[in-house]
Amino acid sequence: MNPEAIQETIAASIKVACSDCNLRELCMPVGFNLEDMQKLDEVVATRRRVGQGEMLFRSGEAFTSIYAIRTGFFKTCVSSEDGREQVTGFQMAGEIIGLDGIVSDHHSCNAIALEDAEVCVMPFSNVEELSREFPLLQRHVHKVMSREIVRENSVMMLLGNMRAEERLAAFLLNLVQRLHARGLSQSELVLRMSREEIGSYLGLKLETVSRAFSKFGEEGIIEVKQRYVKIIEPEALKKIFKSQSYY
Amino acid sequence: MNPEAIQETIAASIKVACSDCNLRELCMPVGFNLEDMQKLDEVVATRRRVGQGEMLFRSGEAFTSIYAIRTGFFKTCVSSEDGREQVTGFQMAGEIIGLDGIVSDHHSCNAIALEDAEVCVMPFSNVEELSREFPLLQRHVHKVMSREIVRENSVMMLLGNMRAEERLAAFLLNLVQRLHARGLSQSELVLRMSREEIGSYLGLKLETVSRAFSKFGEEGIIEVKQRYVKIIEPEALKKIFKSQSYY
DNA sequence: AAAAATCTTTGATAAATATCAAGTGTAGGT
DNA sequence: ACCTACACTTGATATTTATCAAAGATTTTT
Repeated sequence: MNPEAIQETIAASIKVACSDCNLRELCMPVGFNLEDMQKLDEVVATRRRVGQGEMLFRSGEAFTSIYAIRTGFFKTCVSSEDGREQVTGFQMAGEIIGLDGIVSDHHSCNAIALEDAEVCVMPFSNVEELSREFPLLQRHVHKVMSREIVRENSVMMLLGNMRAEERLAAFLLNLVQRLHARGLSQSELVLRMSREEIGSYLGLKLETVSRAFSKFGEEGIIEVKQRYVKIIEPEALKKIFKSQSYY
Repeated sequence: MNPEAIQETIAASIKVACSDCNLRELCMPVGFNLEDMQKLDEVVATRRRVGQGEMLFRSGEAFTSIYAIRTGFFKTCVSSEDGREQVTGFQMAGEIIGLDGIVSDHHSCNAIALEDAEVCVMPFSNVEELSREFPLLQRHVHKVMSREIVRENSVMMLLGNMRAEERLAAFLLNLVQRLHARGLSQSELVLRMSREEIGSYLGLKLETVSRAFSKFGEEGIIEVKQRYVKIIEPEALKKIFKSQSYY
Protein backbone atom coordinates (compact mmCIF):
# COMPACT_ATOMS: atom_id res chain seq x y z
CA MET A 1 0.00 0.00 0.00
CA ASN A 2 1.52 3.30 -1.04
CA PRO A 3 1.37 6.35 1.25
CA GLU A 4 -1.46 7.93 -0.70
CA ALA A 5 -3.61 4.83 -0.50
CA ILE A 6 -2.99 4.66 3.24
CA GLN A 7 -3.93 8.30 3.58
CA GLU A 8 -7.16 7.70 1.68
CA THR A 9 -8.02 4.73 3.84
CA ILE A 10 -7.52 6.78 6.96
CA ALA A 11 -9.65 9.56 5.58
CA ALA A 12 -12.40 7.12 4.66
CA SER A 13 -12.34 5.43 8.03
CA ILE A 14 -13.07 8.70 9.79
CA LYS A 15 -16.83 8.86 9.92
CA VAL A 16 -17.89 11.20 7.19
CA ALA A 17 -21.17 12.79 8.10
CA CYS A 18 -22.92 15.62 6.33
CA SER A 19 -25.18 15.83 9.34
CA ASP A 20 -22.22 16.93 11.46
CA CYS A 21 -20.51 19.06 8.86
CA ASN A 22 -20.19 22.75 9.54
CA LEU A 23 -20.48 23.44 5.82
CA ARG A 24 -23.86 21.77 5.58
CA GLU A 25 -25.79 24.95 4.93
CA LEU A 26 -23.50 25.74 2.03
CA CYS A 27 -23.38 22.45 0.22
CA MET A 28 -26.46 20.50 1.24
CA PRO A 29 -30.14 21.32 1.20
CA VAL A 30 -31.86 22.49 4.35
CA GLY A 31 -35.15 21.28 5.74
CA PHE A 32 -34.28 17.69 6.48
CA ASN A 33 -35.25 15.95 9.66
CA LEU A 34 -32.61 14.03 11.58
CA GLU A 35 -33.57 10.65 10.18
CA ASP A 36 -33.39 11.79 6.57
CA MET A 37 -30.19 13.63 7.32
CA GLN A 38 -28.55 10.40 8.37
CA LYS A 39 -29.70 8.74 5.18
CA LEU A 40 -28.19 11.66 3.34
CA ASP A 41 -24.81 10.96 4.87
CA GLU A 42 -24.61 8.02 2.50
CA VAL A 43 -24.13 10.32 -0.44
CA VAL A 44 -20.54 10.94 0.59
CA ALA A 45 -18.37 7.89 0.06
CA THR A 46 -15.03 9.15 1.30
CA ARG A 47 -12.96 12.20 1.74
CA ARG A 48 -9.90 12.92 -0.28
CA ARG A 49 -6.97 15.19 0.33
CA VAL A 50 -5.48 17.10 -2.56
CA GLY A 51 -2.17 18.82 -2.05
CA GLN A 52 -1.42 22.24 -3.47
CA GLY A 53 -0.82 22.02 -7.19
CA GLU A 54 -2.33 18.54 -7.46
CA MET A 55 -5.23 17.67 -9.70
CA LEU A 56 -8.52 16.48 -8.26
CA PHE A 57 -9.53 15.35 -11.74
CA ARG A 58 -8.31 16.06 -15.22
CA SER A 59 -9.80 16.54 -18.64
CA GLY A 60 -10.50 13.23 -20.37
CA GLU A 61 -10.63 11.27 -17.14
CA ALA A 62 -13.67 9.03 -16.58
CA PHE A 63 -16.39 10.70 -14.56
CA THR A 64 -17.57 8.95 -11.42
CA SER A 65 -18.10 11.53 -8.75
CA ILE A 66 -18.78 15.12 -7.97
CA TYR A 67 -16.90 16.77 -5.15
CA ALA A 68 -17.85 19.08 -2.32
CA ILE A 69 -14.94 21.18 -1.16
CA ARG A 70 -14.44 20.98 2.58
CA THR A 71 -11.28 23.02 2.85
CA GLY A 72 -8.95 24.66 0.39
CA PHE A 73 -9.29 26.44 -2.87
CA PHE A 74 -9.46 25.16 -6.45
CA LYS A 75 -9.32 26.40 -9.99
CA THR A 76 -10.93 24.66 -12.94
CA CYS A 77 -9.56 25.18 -16.42
CA VAL A 78 -9.98 23.97 -19.96
CA SER A 79 -7.19 23.88 -22.49
CA SER A 80 -7.22 23.95 -26.26
CA GLU A 81 -5.25 21.75 -28.61
CA ASP A 82 -2.65 24.41 -29.16
CA GLY A 83 -2.06 24.71 -25.44
CA ARG A 84 -4.00 27.83 -24.59
CA GLU A 85 -5.53 27.62 -21.17
CA GLN A 86 -8.70 29.22 -19.86
CA VAL A 87 -9.49 29.26 -16.17
CA THR A 88 -13.25 28.67 -15.98
CA GLY A 89 -13.68 29.20 -12.26
CA PHE A 90 -12.28 29.43 -8.77
CA GLN A 91 -14.00 27.32 -6.13
CA MET A 92 -13.92 27.46 -2.35
CA ALA A 93 -15.28 25.56 0.66
CA GLY A 94 -18.89 24.48 0.31
CA GLU A 95 -18.86 24.60 -3.48
CA ILE A 96 -19.34 21.64 -5.78
CA ILE A 97 -17.05 20.71 -8.66
CA GLY A 98 -17.07 18.03 -11.30
CA LEU A 99 -20.49 18.64 -12.89
CA ASP A 100 -18.84 19.04 -16.28
CA GLY A 101 -18.27 15.28 -16.40
CA ILE A 102 -21.91 14.21 -16.41
CA VAL A 103 -22.73 14.86 -20.04
CA SER A 104 -20.09 12.65 -21.62
CA ASP A 105 -19.08 10.45 -18.67
CA HIS A 106 -15.69 12.09 -18.89
CA HIS A 107 -14.41 15.28 -17.40
CA SER A 108 -13.85 18.12 -19.81
CA CYS A 109 -11.78 20.33 -17.53
CA ASN A 110 -9.01 20.08 -14.98
CA ALA A 111 -9.52 20.83 -11.31
CA ILE A 112 -6.35 21.89 -9.53
CA ALA A 113 -5.90 22.69 -5.85
CA LEU A 114 -4.44 26.17 -5.32
CA GLU A 115 -3.78 25.28 -1.69
CA ASP A 116 -3.89 22.05 0.29
CA ALA A 117 -7.47 20.92 0.18
CA GLU A 118 -9.90 18.27 1.27
CA VAL A 119 -13.02 17.27 -0.61
CA CYS A 120 -15.99 15.02 0.01
CA VAL A 121 -16.21 12.46 -2.77
CA MET A 122 -19.82 11.98 -3.83
CA PRO A 123 -20.21 9.17 -6.36
CA PHE A 124 -22.73 10.52 -8.81
CA SER A 125 -24.69 7.28 -8.83
CA ASN A 126 -25.24 7.75 -5.08
CA VAL A 127 -26.37 11.30 -5.69
CA GLU A 128 -28.84 10.21 -8.33
CA GLU A 129 -30.14 7.31 -6.29
CA LEU A 130 -30.76 9.39 -3.20
CA SER A 131 -32.17 12.20 -5.33
CA ARG A 132 -34.94 9.89 -6.46
CA GLU A 133 -35.76 9.20 -2.84
CA PHE A 134 -35.45 12.74 -1.48
CA PRO A 135 -37.11 15.49 -3.52
CA LEU A 136 -35.31 18.09 -1.43
CA LEU A 137 -31.95 16.66 -2.44
CA GLN A 138 -33.09 16.40 -6.03
CA ARG A 139 -34.08 20.03 -6.07
CA HIS A 140 -30.79 20.95 -4.46
CA VAL A 141 -28.75 19.18 -7.11
CA HIS A 142 -30.73 20.96 -9.81
CA LYS A 143 -30.14 24.29 -8.13
CA VAL A 144 -26.41 23.68 -7.87
CA MET A 145 -26.24 22.97 -11.60
CA SER A 146 -28.47 25.90 -12.46
CA ARG A 147 -26.34 28.19 -10.30
CA GLU A 148 -23.30 27.15 -12.28
CA ILE A 149 -25.09 27.94 -15.54
CA VAL A 150 -26.08 31.37 -14.24
CA ARG A 151 -22.58 32.04 -12.96
CA GLU A 152 -21.15 31.25 -16.36
CA ASN A 153 -23.69 33.55 -17.96
CA SER A 154 -22.33 36.43 -15.92
CA VAL A 155 -18.77 35.48 -16.78
CA MET A 156 -19.81 35.72 -20.42
CA MET A 157 -21.13 39.22 -19.75
CA LEU A 158 -17.85 40.05 -18.08
CA LEU A 159 -15.69 38.70 -20.90
CA GLY A 160 -17.88 40.01 -23.69
CA ASN A 161 -18.77 43.48 -22.49
CA MET A 162 -16.46 44.75 -19.81
CA ARG A 163 -13.13 46.48 -19.87
CA ALA A 164 -10.13 45.36 -17.85
CA GLU A 165 -10.79 47.42 -14.72
CA GLU A 166 -14.45 46.50 -14.63
CA ARG A 167 -13.56 42.86 -14.86
CA LEU A 168 -11.15 43.07 -11.96
CA ALA A 169 -13.61 45.06 -9.86
CA ALA A 170 -16.33 42.47 -10.49
CA PHE A 171 -13.89 39.70 -9.70
CA LEU A 172 -12.81 41.18 -6.38
CA LEU A 173 -16.37 41.96 -5.30
CA ASN A 174 -17.46 38.44 -6.12
CA LEU A 175 -14.56 36.94 -4.17
CA VAL A 176 -15.09 38.92 -0.98
CA GLN A 177 -18.81 38.34 -1.15
CA ARG A 178 -18.27 34.60 -1.23
CA LEU A 179 -15.62 34.75 1.49
CA HIS A 180 -17.91 36.86 3.64
CA ALA A 181 -20.66 34.27 3.27
CA ARG A 182 -18.17 31.87 4.86
CA GLY A 183 -17.59 34.07 7.87
CA LEU A 184 -14.46 35.78 6.61
CA SER A 185 -13.80 39.46 6.24
CA GLN A 186 -15.83 41.58 3.89
CA SER A 187 -12.89 43.80 3.12
CA GLU A 188 -9.68 41.82 3.41
CA LEU A 189 -8.54 38.81 1.50
CA VAL A 190 -5.48 36.87 0.48
CA LEU A 191 -5.60 35.80 -3.12
CA ARG A 192 -4.96 32.14 -3.64
CA MET A 193 -4.18 32.56 -7.32
CA SER A 194 -1.49 34.30 -9.32
CA ARG A 195 -1.95 37.36 -11.51
CA GLU A 196 -1.68 35.06 -14.47
CA GLU A 197 -4.51 32.85 -13.23
CA ILE A 198 -6.69 35.87 -12.54
CA GLY A 199 -5.87 37.09 -16.03
CA SER A 200 -6.79 33.78 -17.57
CA TYR A 201 -10.14 33.83 -15.82
CA LEU A 202 -10.81 37.43 -16.83
CA GLY A 203 -9.54 37.14 -20.39
CA LEU A 204 -6.58 39.45 -19.73
CA LYS A 205 -2.80 39.19 -19.64
CA LEU A 206 -1.11 39.20 -16.28
CA GLU A 207 0.46 42.60 -16.91
CA THR A 208 -2.96 44.10 -17.50
CA VAL A 209 -4.23 42.61 -14.25
CA SER A 210 -1.22 43.97 -12.41
CA ARG A 211 -1.75 47.43 -13.85
CA ALA A 212 -5.40 47.42 -12.86
CA PHE A 213 -4.44 46.45 -9.30
CA SER A 214 -1.90 49.27 -9.22
CA LYS A 215 -4.42 51.76 -10.55
CA PHE A 216 -6.99 50.83 -7.90
CA GLY A 217 -4.22 51.14 -5.32
CA GLU A 218 -3.18 54.61 -6.53
CA GLU A 219 -6.80 55.74 -6.44
CA GLY A 220 -7.12 54.55 -2.85
CA ILE A 221 -9.91 52.14 -3.70
CA ILE A 222 -7.94 49.15 -2.50
CA GLU A 223 -4.67 48.41 -0.74
CA VAL A 224 -2.56 45.78 -2.48
CA LYS A 225 0.56 44.06 -1.31
CA GLN A 226 1.22 41.16 -3.64
CA ARG A 227 -1.57 38.70 -2.87
CA TYR A 228 -2.95 40.55 0.11
CA VAL A 229 -5.83 42.85 -0.84
CA LYS A 230 -7.82 45.20 1.36
CA ILE A 231 -10.88 46.84 -0.05
CA ILE A 232 -11.03 50.41 1.18
CA GLU A 233 -13.92 51.72 -0.87
CA PRO A 234 -16.28 48.93 -1.90
CA GLU A 235 -18.70 51.48 -3.33
CA ALA A 236 -16.08 52.77 -5.72
CA LEU A 237 -15.45 49.23 -6.89
CA LYS A 238 -19.16 48.66 -7.41
CA LYS A 239 -19.37 51.84 -9.38
CA ILE A 240 -16.52 50.84 -11.68
CA PHE A 241 -18.08 47.49 -12.29
CA LYS A 242 -21.59 48.73 -12.89
CA SER A 243 -21.52 52.00 -14.70
CA GLN A 244 -18.56 52.40 -17.03
CA SER A 245 -19.79 52.66 -20.55
CA TYR A 246 -17.67 50.47 -22.70
CA TYR A 247 -17.52 50.90 -26.46
CA MET B 1 -60.93 34.98 -24.25
CA ASN B 2 -58.31 36.91 -26.15
CA PRO B 3 -56.85 35.58 -29.38
CA GLU B 4 -53.65 34.42 -27.71
CA ALA B 5 -55.50 32.44 -25.09
CA ILE B 6 -57.58 30.79 -27.79
CA GLN B 7 -54.44 29.95 -29.69
CA GLU B 8 -52.91 28.38 -26.59
CA THR B 9 -56.01 26.34 -25.95
CA ILE B 10 -55.97 25.00 -29.46
CA ALA B 11 -52.31 24.14 -29.15
CA ALA B 12 -52.92 22.35 -25.88
CA SER B 13 -55.85 20.40 -27.20
CA ILE B 14 -53.73 18.89 -29.93
CA LYS B 15 -52.36 15.78 -28.41
CA VAL B 16 -48.84 16.55 -27.42
CA ALA B 17 -46.83 13.37 -27.43
CA CYS B 18 -43.09 13.01 -27.06
CA SER B 19 -43.54 9.44 -28.14
CA ASP B 20 -44.64 10.65 -31.57
CA CYS B 21 -42.28 13.58 -31.84
CA ASN B 22 -39.71 13.52 -34.58
CA LEU B 23 -37.33 15.43 -32.33
CA ARG B 24 -37.40 12.78 -29.65
CA GLU B 25 -33.83 11.64 -30.16
CA LEU B 26 -32.64 15.18 -29.70
CA CYS B 27 -34.52 16.26 -26.65
CA MET B 28 -35.53 13.11 -24.79
CA PRO B 29 -33.58 10.13 -23.53
CA VAL B 30 -33.48 6.95 -25.53
CA GLY B 31 -34.00 3.43 -24.26
CA PHE B 32 -37.58 3.66 -23.11
CA ASN B 33 -40.12 1.00 -23.82
CA LEU B 34 -43.48 2.02 -25.22
CA GLU B 35 -45.27 1.98 -21.88
CA ASP B 36 -42.73 4.23 -20.19
CA MET B 37 -42.67 6.44 -23.23
CA GLN B 38 -46.36 7.11 -22.83
CA LYS B 39 -45.85 7.98 -19.20
CA LEU B 40 -43.12 10.32 -20.33
CA ASP B 41 -45.57 12.21 -22.51
CA GLU B 42 -46.94 13.69 -19.30
CA VAL B 43 -43.87 15.81 -18.87
CA VAL B 44 -45.09 18.16 -21.57
CA ALA B 45 -48.07 20.18 -20.45
CA THR B 46 -48.78 22.24 -23.55
CA ARG B 47 -47.19 23.73 -26.55
CA ARG B 48 -46.72 27.40 -27.00
CA ARG B 49 -46.16 29.51 -30.08
CA VAL B 50 -43.75 32.40 -29.91
CA GLY B 51 -43.73 34.87 -32.77
CA GLN B 52 -40.54 36.35 -34.14
CA GLY B 53 -39.21 38.97 -31.76
CA GLU B 54 -41.40 37.83 -28.89
CA MET B 55 -40.07 36.71 -25.55
CA LEU B 56 -40.58 33.17 -24.32
CA PHE B 57 -39.55 34.31 -20.85
CA ARG B 58 -37.78 37.32 -19.48
CA SER B 59 -35.28 38.07 -16.76
CA GLY B 60 -36.95 38.43 -13.37
CA GLU B 61 -40.00 36.43 -14.35
CA ALA B 62 -41.07 33.59 -12.06
CA PHE B 63 -39.69 30.23 -13.11
CA THR B 64 -42.18 27.45 -13.68
CA SER B 65 -41.10 25.51 -16.74
CA ILE B 66 -38.30 24.57 -19.00
CA TYR B 67 -38.91 24.54 -22.74
CA ALA B 68 -38.01 22.18 -25.53
CA ILE B 69 -37.81 23.94 -28.86
CA ARG B 70 -39.91 22.20 -31.50
CA THR B 71 -39.45 24.67 -34.31
CA GLY B 72 -37.78 28.01 -34.67
CA PHE B 73 -34.69 29.64 -33.34
CA PHE B 74 -34.02 31.53 -30.11
CA LYS B 75 -31.40 33.69 -28.52
CA THR B 76 -30.89 34.02 -24.79
CA CYS B 77 -29.33 37.15 -23.36
CA VAL B 78 -28.53 38.79 -20.07
CA SER B 79 -28.40 42.53 -19.57
CA SER B 80 -26.55 44.61 -17.04
CA GLU B 81 -27.99 47.47 -15.05
CA ASP B 82 -26.56 50.02 -17.40
CA GLY B 83 -28.22 48.37 -20.35
CA ARG B 84 -25.38 46.44 -21.92
CA GLU B 85 -26.55 43.22 -23.41
CA GLN B 86 -24.76 39.92 -23.76
CA VAL B 87 -26.13 37.14 -25.91
CA THR B 88 -25.42 33.95 -23.98
CA GLY B 89 -26.56 31.47 -26.59
CA PHE B 90 -28.48 30.62 -29.73
CA GLN B 91 -30.84 27.66 -29.50
CA MET B 92 -32.51 25.56 -32.16
CA ALA B 93 -34.98 22.69 -32.47
CA GLY B 94 -34.48 19.93 -29.94
CA GLU B 95 -32.61 22.11 -27.48
CA ILE B 96 -33.79 22.99 -23.99
CA ILE B 97 -34.00 26.50 -22.57
CA GLY B 98 -34.96 27.94 -19.22
CA LEU B 99 -32.56 26.06 -16.94
CA ASP B 100 -31.23 29.36 -15.65
CA GLY B 101 -34.45 29.84 -13.66
CA ILE B 102 -34.08 26.84 -11.36
CA VAL B 103 -31.59 28.25 -8.90
CA SER B 104 -33.58 31.28 -7.78
CA ASP B 105 -37.08 30.39 -8.96
CA HIS B 106 -36.80 33.31 -11.33
CA HIS B 107 -35.31 33.55 -14.76
CA SER B 108 -32.06 35.44 -15.03
CA CYS B 109 -32.02 35.88 -18.77
CA ASN B 110 -34.35 36.69 -21.64
CA ALA B 111 -35.27 34.19 -24.31
CA ILE B 112 -36.30 35.79 -27.59
CA ALA B 113 -37.53 34.06 -30.73
CA LEU B 114 -35.43 35.00 -33.76
CA GLU B 115 -38.08 33.45 -36.00
CA ASP B 116 -41.59 32.16 -35.44
CA ALA B 117 -41.24 29.29 -33.05
CA GLU B 118 -43.06 26.63 -31.14
CA VAL B 119 -41.94 25.13 -27.85
CA CYS B 120 -43.04 22.29 -25.61
CA VAL B 121 -43.77 23.66 -22.15
CA MET B 122 -42.44 21.29 -19.52
CA PRO B 123 -43.42 22.38 -16.01
CA PHE B 124 -40.32 21.74 -13.98
CA SER B 125 -42.29 20.09 -11.19
CA ASN B 126 -43.44 17.50 -13.75
CA VAL B 127 -39.87 16.99 -14.86
CA GLU B 128 -38.70 16.46 -11.30
CA GLU B 129 -41.56 14.17 -10.41
CA LEU B 130 -41.08 11.93 -13.42
CA SER B 131 -37.32 12.05 -12.95
CA ARG B 132 -37.73 10.40 -9.58
CA GLU B 133 -39.67 7.63 -11.24
CA PHE B 134 -37.52 7.17 -14.35
CA PRO B 135 -33.78 7.03 -13.78
CA LEU B 136 -33.23 7.35 -17.53
CA LEU B 137 -35.08 10.66 -17.57
CA GLN B 138 -33.25 11.78 -14.46
CA ARG B 139 -29.92 11.05 -16.07
CA HIS B 140 -31.03 12.84 -19.21
CA VAL B 141 -31.96 16.00 -17.34
CA HIS B 142 -28.58 15.96 -15.63
CA LYS B 143 -26.84 15.53 -18.95
CA VAL B 144 -28.73 18.44 -20.48
CA MET B 145 -27.64 20.71 -17.65
CA SER B 146 -24.08 19.42 -17.71
CA ARG B 147 -23.94 19.96 -21.48
CA GLU B 148 -24.91 23.57 -20.95
CA ILE B 149 -22.16 23.99 -18.36
CA VAL B 150 -19.60 22.48 -20.75
CA ARG B 151 -20.85 24.63 -23.63
CA GLU B 152 -20.42 27.75 -21.54
CA ASN B 153 -16.92 26.62 -20.61
CA SER B 154 -16.07 26.58 -24.31
CA VAL B 155 -17.59 30.01 -24.78
CA MET B 156 -15.37 31.25 -21.98
CA MET B 157 -12.37 29.85 -23.84
CA LEU B 158 -13.59 31.57 -26.98
CA LEU B 159 -14.11 34.94 -25.29
CA GLY B 160 -11.02 34.78 -23.16
CA ASN B 161 -8.44 33.43 -25.55
CA MET B 162 -9.44 33.77 -29.17
CA ARG B 163 -9.12 36.50 -31.73
CA ALA B 164 -12.00 37.82 -33.76
CA GLU B 165 -11.56 35.53 -36.75
CA GLU B 166 -11.09 32.45 -34.60
CA ARG B 167 -14.30 33.29 -32.77
CA LEU B 168 -16.27 33.62 -35.95
CA ALA B 169 -14.80 30.42 -37.39
CA ALA B 170 -15.70 28.53 -34.22
CA PHE B 171 -19.17 30.02 -34.28
CA LEU B 172 -19.85 29.03 -37.89
CA LEU B 173 -18.50 25.52 -37.44
CA ASN B 174 -20.62 25.03 -34.36
CA LEU B 175 -23.74 26.27 -36.13
CA VAL B 176 -23.42 24.03 -39.20
CA GLN B 177 -22.53 21.08 -37.03
CA ARG B 178 -25.75 21.50 -35.06
CA LEU B 179 -27.79 22.11 -38.18
CA HIS B 180 -26.28 19.05 -39.81
CA ALA B 181 -27.28 16.96 -36.78
CA ARG B 182 -30.82 18.05 -37.63
CA GLY B 183 -30.61 16.84 -41.18
CA LEU B 184 -29.71 20.16 -42.77
CA SER B 185 -26.77 20.98 -44.95
CA GLN B 186 -23.26 20.71 -43.65
CA SER B 187 -22.09 23.58 -45.77
CA GLU B 188 -24.94 26.00 -46.30
CA LEU B 189 -26.90 27.99 -43.78
CA VAL B 190 -29.07 31.03 -43.37
CA LEU B 191 -28.21 32.97 -40.27
CA ARG B 192 -31.18 33.75 -38.10
CA MET B 193 -29.39 36.49 -36.21
CA SER B 194 -27.94 39.89 -37.13
CA ARG B 195 -24.28 40.79 -37.20
CA GLU B 196 -24.86 42.69 -33.99
CA GLU B 197 -26.28 39.62 -32.25
CA ILE B 198 -23.39 37.49 -33.46
CA GLY B 199 -21.06 40.17 -32.19
CA SER B 200 -22.73 40.26 -28.81
CA TYR B 201 -22.35 36.50 -28.49
CA LEU B 202 -18.72 36.60 -29.59
CA GLY B 203 -17.73 39.67 -27.59
CA LEU B 204 -17.17 41.74 -30.72
CA LYS B 205 -18.70 44.78 -32.38
CA LEU B 206 -20.84 44.27 -35.43
CA GLU B 207 -18.28 45.97 -37.69
CA THR B 208 -15.63 43.50 -36.58
CA VAL B 209 -17.94 40.60 -37.32
CA SER B 210 -18.70 42.04 -40.74
CA ARG B 211 -15.01 42.48 -41.52
CA ALA B 212 -14.26 38.91 -40.51
CA PHE B 213 -17.04 37.67 -42.78
CA SER B 214 -15.65 39.73 -45.64
CA LYS B 215 -12.13 38.47 -45.01
CA PHE B 216 -13.27 34.83 -45.10
CA GLY B 217 -15.14 35.64 -48.28
CA GLU B 218 -12.12 37.25 -49.94
CA GLU B 219 -10.01 34.24 -48.99
CA GLY B 220 -12.52 31.91 -50.58
CA ILE B 221 -13.15 30.06 -47.35
CA ILE B 222 -16.82 30.95 -47.36
CA GLU B 223 -19.36 32.62 -49.60
CA VAL B 224 -21.40 35.29 -47.88
CA LYS B 225 -24.43 37.15 -49.07
CA GLN B 226 -25.92 38.94 -46.11
CA ARG B 227 -27.35 36.17 -43.96
CA TYR B 228 -26.75 33.38 -46.40
CA VAL B 229 -23.45 31.62 -45.80
CA LYS B 230 -21.88 28.78 -47.71
CA ILE B 231 -18.83 27.10 -46.31
CA ILE B 232 -16.44 26.33 -49.15
CA GLU B 233 -13.44 25.17 -47.20
CA PRO B 234 -14.42 23.76 -43.82
CA GLU B 235 -10.85 22.64 -43.23
CA ALA B 236 -9.59 26.19 -43.53
CA LEU B 237 -12.17 27.27 -40.96
CA LYS B 238 -11.13 24.48 -38.63
CA LYS B 239 -7.53 25.50 -39.02
CA ILE B 240 -8.33 29.06 -38.03
CA PHE B 241 -10.12 27.72 -35.01
CA LYS B 242 -7.93 24.87 -33.87
CA SER B 243 -9.14 24.71 -30.34
CA GLN B 244 -10.84 21.77 -28.82
CA SER B 245 -14.48 20.70 -28.72
CA TYR B 246 -16.92 23.52 -28.88
CA TYR B 247 -20.55 22.87 -28.15
C1' DA C 1 22.30 32.75 4.48
C1' DA C 2 23.03 32.82 -0.32
C1' DA C 3 21.37 31.54 -4.72
C1' DA C 4 17.84 30.31 -7.81
C1' DA C 5 13.38 30.36 -9.35
C1' DT C 6 9.08 32.46 -9.60
C1' DC C 7 5.92 36.12 -9.31
C1' DT C 8 4.95 40.96 -9.69
C1' DT C 9 5.47 45.63 -11.19
C1' DT C 10 6.37 49.13 -14.51
C1' DG C 11 7.71 51.28 -18.98
C1' DA C 12 7.84 51.47 -24.06
C1' DT C 13 5.91 49.90 -28.19
C1' DA C 14 2.88 47.01 -31.18
C1' DA C 15 -1.29 44.86 -32.43
C1' DA C 16 -6.09 44.12 -32.30
C1' DT C 17 -10.45 45.86 -32.06
C1' DA C 18 -13.65 49.79 -31.18
C1' DT C 19 -15.44 54.02 -32.72
C1' DC C 20 -16.94 57.28 -36.02
C1' DA C 21 -18.64 58.09 -40.46
C1' DA C 22 -20.49 57.45 -44.89
C1' DG C 23 -22.49 54.87 -48.30
C1' DT C 24 -24.98 50.54 -50.04
C1' DG C 25 -28.15 46.85 -49.83
C1' DT C 26 -32.40 44.53 -48.21
C1' DA C 27 -36.84 43.71 -46.19
C1' DG C 28 -41.24 45.20 -44.81
C1' DG C 29 -45.07 48.30 -45.08
C1' DT C 30 -48.18 51.34 -47.67
C1' DA D 1 -43.67 49.44 -56.99
C1' DC D 2 -42.11 52.80 -54.06
C1' DC D 3 -40.69 54.51 -49.70
C1' DT D 4 -38.74 54.03 -45.33
C1' DA D 5 -36.48 51.22 -41.69
C1' DC D 6 -32.96 48.82 -40.73
C1' DA D 7 -28.99 45.92 -41.60
C1' DC D 8 -24.64 45.55 -43.59
C1' DT D 9 -20.13 46.94 -45.55
C1' DT D 10 -16.04 49.59 -45.79
C1' DG D 11 -12.62 53.23 -44.67
C1' DA D 12 -10.16 56.27 -41.42
C1' DT D 13 -8.90 57.02 -36.82
C1' DA D 14 -8.84 56.21 -31.72
C1' DT D 15 -8.51 53.34 -27.80
C1' DT D 16 -7.53 49.40 -25.30
C1' DT D 17 -4.91 45.71 -24.32
C1' DA D 18 -1.03 42.67 -25.68
C1' DT D 19 3.75 42.14 -26.21
C1' DC D 20 8.47 42.83 -25.17
C1' DA D 21 11.71 44.05 -21.79
C1' DA D 22 13.82 44.82 -17.46
C1' DA D 23 13.97 45.43 -12.68
C1' DG D 24 12.17 44.48 -7.93
C1' DA D 25 9.95 41.39 -4.55
C1' DT D 26 8.98 36.99 -2.64
C1' DT D 27 9.47 32.17 -2.00
C1' DT D 28 12.02 27.99 -2.46
C1' DT D 29 16.17 25.51 -2.84
C1' DT D 30 20.80 24.63 -1.83
